Amino acid sequence: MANESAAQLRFDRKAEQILTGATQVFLQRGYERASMDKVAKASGVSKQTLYSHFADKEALFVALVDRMSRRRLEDSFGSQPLKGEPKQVLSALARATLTQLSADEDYHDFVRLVIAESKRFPELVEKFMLTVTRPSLMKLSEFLADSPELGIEDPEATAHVLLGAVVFFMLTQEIMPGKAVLPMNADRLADAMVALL
Amino acid sequence: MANESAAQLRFDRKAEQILTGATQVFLQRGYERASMDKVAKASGVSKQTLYSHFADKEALFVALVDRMSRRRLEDSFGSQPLKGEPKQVLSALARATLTQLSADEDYHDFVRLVIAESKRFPELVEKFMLTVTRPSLMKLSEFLADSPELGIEDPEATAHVLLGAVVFFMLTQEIMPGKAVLPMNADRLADAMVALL
DNA sequence: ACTAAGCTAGACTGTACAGTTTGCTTATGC
DNA sequence: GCATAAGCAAACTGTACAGTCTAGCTTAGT
Repeated sequence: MANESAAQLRFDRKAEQILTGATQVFLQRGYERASMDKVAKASGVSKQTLYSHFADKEALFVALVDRMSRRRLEDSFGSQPLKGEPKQVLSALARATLTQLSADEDYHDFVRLVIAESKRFPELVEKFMLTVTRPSLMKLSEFLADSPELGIEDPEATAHVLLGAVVFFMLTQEIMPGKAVLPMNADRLADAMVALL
Repeated sequence: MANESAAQLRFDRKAEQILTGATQVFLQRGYERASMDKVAKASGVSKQTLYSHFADKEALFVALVDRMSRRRLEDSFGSQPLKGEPKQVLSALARATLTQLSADEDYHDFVRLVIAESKRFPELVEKFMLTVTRPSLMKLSEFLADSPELGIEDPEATAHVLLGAVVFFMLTQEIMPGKAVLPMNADRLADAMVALL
């Protein structure tokens, strides 16, 4: 038992090492242009080992997106519940989220990749949405529902509007990226969002 | 001169024919998986002709995105200026836009493609944003600015919020597509948007 | 020390593809 | 009707890549 779990540990570490290297390559180059040779090199592992841990390129990709989604969940929104004066809280949340998302280049690449391959790997989109998008939406929606002084009739739809604004910002400014062409400022956006409430 | 322009016309029609076929293939399969053989077949044209009209795959792709963006501009928002009771107008506009965008599968594929290749072809993103996104944003922003009864302090940022909500809806429901996982209804979204104003 | 499992580098196979070339067939303009 | 340009199908070249295979090395448990 003890040796089995030690071996398992070594195995898992290798898998982790591969995923780390693979993530670099896939985020940088996209699915089609990421070659298994490059992945092997980037993770410091032989091709043989690569294939002994992941059946093929697709399986590696699926595992990779899975891992990234779970990581993202941990980061997003922090885990402490929201409380305080609603507009204050939402303003702070908007600002924090916008700043954090804007800075995280890996995340831009990741979202771009998930969108790009969404048609070929619909099950990945599902995982991503359930793991990353849904919790944010739920948390926001619950907070809006619990803040009757905002007088919001449909908290769920309103959460879509607010999160939509944030995602659109990230999409146009960083992911696509059109900063140069359609500049917008995170603080102005946050103010406009809060002003609407 | 007359013969020159006749020849030019034939040439342009061929180019158009190629672009039509190429669009099908690229939208369906994405850039990397679209092969020039498939494009030739889909447009009913020999490979030779293909290459006599477009220097290489990249040039074809650029021309294709250019064409699609210009087309999209014509459709988007109609061209008549917005007028009437602001909330009424915005509600109708939101509904119309959401319905129209939701139905247009080619457009979803197109947006997915532009996002997917945005890192490799940043100049395309610029063209897309200037041709498609910017006019919508401007029109909306101007209307908000001209509707003082809404009491909007920063019309431009607010336009980002509203368009963001629409784009996020299209992204999550159709482009990615997470309808199954995060269902939202266009009318509810439109109501929530208008309720915020 | 010995052995078994996992590892390594690198060669190899088959396929897909961008772009080119060849040799032949149409249209068009005069 | 004839010359010119455009078009066609199909074969070809070179490259990149997924996935496999070989032969030798490292290391952990005994």
